[in-house]
Amino acid sequence: MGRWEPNPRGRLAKAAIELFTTQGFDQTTGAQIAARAGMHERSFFRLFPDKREVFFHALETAQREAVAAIADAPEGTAPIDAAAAALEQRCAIIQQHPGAALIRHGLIEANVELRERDLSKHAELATGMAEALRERGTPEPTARLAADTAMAVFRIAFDRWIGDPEHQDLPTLFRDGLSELASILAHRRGPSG
Amino acid sequence: MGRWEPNPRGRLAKAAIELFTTQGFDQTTGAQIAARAGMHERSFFRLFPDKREVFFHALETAQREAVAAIADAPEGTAPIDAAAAALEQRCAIIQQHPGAALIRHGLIEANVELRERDLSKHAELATGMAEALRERGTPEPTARLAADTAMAVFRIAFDRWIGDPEHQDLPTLFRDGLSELASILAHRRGPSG
DNA sequence: TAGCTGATAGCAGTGACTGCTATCACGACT
DNA sequence: AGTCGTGATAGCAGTCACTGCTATCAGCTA
Repeated sequence: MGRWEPNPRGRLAKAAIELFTTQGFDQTTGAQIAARAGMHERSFFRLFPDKREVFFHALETAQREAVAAIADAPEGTAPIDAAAAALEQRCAIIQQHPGAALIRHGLIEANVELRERDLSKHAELATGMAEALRERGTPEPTARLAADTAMAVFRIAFDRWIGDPEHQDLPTLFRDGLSELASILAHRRGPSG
Repeated sequence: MGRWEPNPRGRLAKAAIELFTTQGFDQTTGAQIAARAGMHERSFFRLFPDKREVFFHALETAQREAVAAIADAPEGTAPIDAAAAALEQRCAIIQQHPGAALIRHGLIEANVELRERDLSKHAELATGMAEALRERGTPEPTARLAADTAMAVFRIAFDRWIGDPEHQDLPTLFRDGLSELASILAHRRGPSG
């Protein structure tokens, strides 16, 4: 039963999120997820390397979009602007589903393993963005500095936004964060001291 | 045997690093680490929450030192300068033992679990630094922006340094990274576009 | 000597994850 | 229609990280 039905990874991800949301991450076993999607535990672990990964299934396309946004940025765009534009676009998408973001965030906050994997995913995204910048001709360490910084500002903006998603604008928080950071760095003691 | 001997966590950490270095992280079991330190597997998992954590035992003091450095910074120091000084001090300490840094880095690179925990530890350090800045009166989001940015620049500087530790100066790489980032942000399109 | 306290040993269990093998669905070929 | 190759799935058995529980021990105190 359930054999050869389409989109097995998507079905598993859907089943997993449902179970995580209702029972919690720890209380959900790989076998339960597989059973809910109509397949065997062994198949689950073949399609996803581990139980954490299925939680971040939707991020796969997001990562591709961000990298594509950088690759498609107009020629001559400054690295930091290309990276910022990619994440600002992501801000807008996230803001369209505040409820989903809240559930996701709640699960991540409640579980250390998910929090670690979340960090890892963001690091991966930053690495991908840096790579995309490098392919546009941005040299190191500029590429990584721009990508990692944009990512850090994004994380901070998101954490503030998720505290009150209905009354704040995520893209604005992100832009303001970048401006604030520019000001912070402009007023440092400087390389001479 | 081995019961009541002093510094059980330190002994376990020493045994663990030795085994990780010779056999690899995956090939080393909790029972092996405990046995080498002269105790029972159960005691190992009471003293360390998991197998990854023992690898980062030495970082505990480093974290305290960085936070203390921020707290002890001269009054009136800009947040980014306080954070940068704390990490620059850490750069100098790391550079004193390039061999140890190389071994550590090799193990982290070779193992996904360790890489994730490493990210987590750095995030923890950034959080601690932001907290220390806040206690000095730095408001949000400035505190987190300064701490996370300094941390990101530190990571990039470290990754470059570890590629050739004998012919590069880590504190210099870190300072140059900060300058470069300031320049990158100064030349962005700006908040108006 | 007896009793208290905190740390350790030891057992038994859960669940994530893996290697191996048998089996199945589907298309290609005859 | 029958056969065969291919890739995906089921199912079993095993390892190991990690946990709860209980018995036991070292050292201190009365």
